[in-house]
Amino acid sequence: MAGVRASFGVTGDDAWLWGWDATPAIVSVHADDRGEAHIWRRPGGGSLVHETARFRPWALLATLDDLEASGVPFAHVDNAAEGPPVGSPDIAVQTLRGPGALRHIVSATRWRTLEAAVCRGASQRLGRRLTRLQQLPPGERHVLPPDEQYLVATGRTYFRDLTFAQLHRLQFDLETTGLDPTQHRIFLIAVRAPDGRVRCLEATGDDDAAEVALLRRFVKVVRALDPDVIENHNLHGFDLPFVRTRAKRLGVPLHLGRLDGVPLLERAAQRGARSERDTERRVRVVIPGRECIDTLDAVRRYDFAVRELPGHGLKAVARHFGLAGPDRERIPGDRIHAVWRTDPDRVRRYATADVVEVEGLARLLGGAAFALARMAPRRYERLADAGPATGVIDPMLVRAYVHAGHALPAHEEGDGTVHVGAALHLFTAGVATRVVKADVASLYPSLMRAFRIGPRRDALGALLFLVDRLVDQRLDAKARGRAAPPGSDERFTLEAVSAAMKLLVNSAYGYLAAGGGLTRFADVHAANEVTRRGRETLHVMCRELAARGTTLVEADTDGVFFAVPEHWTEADERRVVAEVDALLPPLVRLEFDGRYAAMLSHEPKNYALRAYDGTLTLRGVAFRSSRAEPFGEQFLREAIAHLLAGDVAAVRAAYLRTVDALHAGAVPTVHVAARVRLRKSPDAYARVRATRREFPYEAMLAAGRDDWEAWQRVRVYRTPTGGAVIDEIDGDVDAAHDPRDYDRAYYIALLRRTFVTRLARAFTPDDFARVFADPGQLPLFDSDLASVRPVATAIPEAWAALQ
DNA sequence: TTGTCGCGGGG
DNA sequence: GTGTACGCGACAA
Repeated sequence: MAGVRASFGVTGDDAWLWGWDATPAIVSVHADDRGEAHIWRRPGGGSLVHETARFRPWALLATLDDLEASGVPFAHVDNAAEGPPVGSPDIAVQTLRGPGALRHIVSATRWRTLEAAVCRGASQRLGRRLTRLQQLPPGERHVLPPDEQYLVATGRTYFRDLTFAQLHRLQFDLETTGLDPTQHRIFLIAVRAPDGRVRCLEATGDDDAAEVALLRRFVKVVRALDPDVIENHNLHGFDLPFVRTRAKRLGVPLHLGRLDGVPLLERAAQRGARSERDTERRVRVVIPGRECIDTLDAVRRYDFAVRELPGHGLKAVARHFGLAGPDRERIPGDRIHAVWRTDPDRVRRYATADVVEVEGLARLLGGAAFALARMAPRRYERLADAGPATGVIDPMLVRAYVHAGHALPAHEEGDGTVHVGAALHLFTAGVATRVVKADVASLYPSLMRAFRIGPRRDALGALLFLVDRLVDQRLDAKARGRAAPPGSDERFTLEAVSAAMKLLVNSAYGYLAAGGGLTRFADVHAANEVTRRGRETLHVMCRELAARGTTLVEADTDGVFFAVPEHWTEADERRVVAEVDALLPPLVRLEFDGRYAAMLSHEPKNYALRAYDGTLTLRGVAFRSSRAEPFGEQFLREAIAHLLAGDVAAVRAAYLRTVDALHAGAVPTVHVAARVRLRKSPDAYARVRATRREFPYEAMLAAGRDDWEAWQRVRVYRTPTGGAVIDEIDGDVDAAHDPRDYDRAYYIALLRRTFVTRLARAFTPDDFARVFADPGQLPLFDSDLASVRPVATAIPEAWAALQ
């Protein structure tokens, strides 16, 4: 199944990583059941080239019994991609080497031919009528979508020799009268052209005719600009399904793609919108010839690793990354249409900001998917929303096996062995000073490489091979990226490649551990061996660090926090890390990751760090949570800063100040309010109100508001008589609205109950009671606090386990 | 109370 | 035409 074999730079085993066909600058692929592939290329970033090619649709089968039983003739060949010799039957079979169950590549001129033949035989064998190959038992077939059949068979990938900047990318954003395309209309579409120009297409009225005209213009504009990529935030969850439904209802043909006469198509996608036909199915819209990229996917993929975004909405993310200008127009979602009627310019500015920010966001976070598309045999848009293990590594392994002429194992359920994860130890709770963090970068892939732990059924050793190559090539890409001029295309590309490779390397273990037969080569025993070695490594790190005079605080998976003696210098700290590093297996490198003046260790994975320059870092749900009332978070930050600076009197002062401020109503209203999302409509809540009252809705009603929309986000807070509400615009509130009518006693109690308690580990029970005694209680003098010192408490079980 | 499901986003 | 996780709230049992 070699297809066009390499006669160019990419040869040999690198084919497993990069494919083997050097065709440059593919920007989109569309293939169909009839064996026709359309390839759009943009060589050198210049003008677009549209090529068509024939390919033989193919599938992997475990048995030829069905084909034989069907009576349909077929020929054995050496290469199913090339097909049978002249005069032979249309159906060709290439039999693969090795122990895997899926050992026959069956191909034909058209998909229907091979599907019909196999299904005829299989229907007899299984005693039920089969019409689709997918109806065969899962272990007996592997069927790819046509685009992927084409890419695997040819060894082609997207974007060879092309930079991200050379892609023609268009962003569009709908403004609608509401969220439901069966009830609401589109009245404006902002379009940002690949050259950066933005225009707003607008409906000239609020009837069908005006919307029809708008949709027609939109189609015309997109076709004229002819972008390779279409981007927006929640493109697949909102804009594309919305525009499709509107077009259907209004009878407007939506020929947005590059193939004349081919309308929008669908593909199954776990995170797609519900299909209109079958609400069980989730689908995403496909525009043949263009790649539809949703920046929400990129944001989720980013935050999955980093966990620092306040939310995943466009406005919040754009602000977080500094993509939003200071005068960014903001309008609450449910007011956009009303504003449009009175101040259309405002809506134009708003929509324009949206597409401009989406462009920036796509560039900022889209590099990894772009680079993945150069490696894996899938469409760019699919790689942008795929999970790295099942969505990227698995297809690469399938391509490697097929290319090597090796049979693939079928998916296999585990044998019931449970997967055991990483180690997590809390050695010390409370306040520690002179703290060092040391960790092993990429612990699991390093262990896989060091001890050659790979899937048992991976006869070719392809996964370990890929990890080895990815680690090497990533180091190379990183180094070259650093050498490239800042801001250059080359640097962007190399950094993107490096990011993509890191993603893959770190997913290799997840690939092994994926349960329930998720990945083809999943192997719980191998995964357990990786985590066992990981726990062992962590144990060695802890034991050896402790043996060198440090005090362990917390150890988690691949990293350790430990405190060092008073007189140690940074050089001493680095020395012990290096000493322990020398005891670890080859390829497993313990690195010095940071040093801190003090640490509050609350619970596993919940701690605060004070750097030597005073910078405070809070980690874990105990210290940061989107739902927490801001006054409480502010108090915690302040109190912990003083605590870690060793100033207990200031901790008490912060407490007293907060209590006083609440008592006097000096805390701004918005600082006591919690963010909530109203999911129930007023009617829906009215129906359940008798049986169960929920505070946010009660607050709305108490405020005399019974007209909210489901999904609306508001801030709510307690008043002495019930609740009250503050409106939110893209995560912000109107600062001028500040009635200070909150229930002061309630919030003082809340301060104690949920925030002060998070400092309990820092003191002995007596001292804790002293530091946080009620202001109105016994008079308390500074001298009472002078003797109070933050404490650290050893957790005996954790230390005992070290032996 | 406990377990399961679905959400996160878009106007 | 498969398949991310994590924490949380809603709902059913």
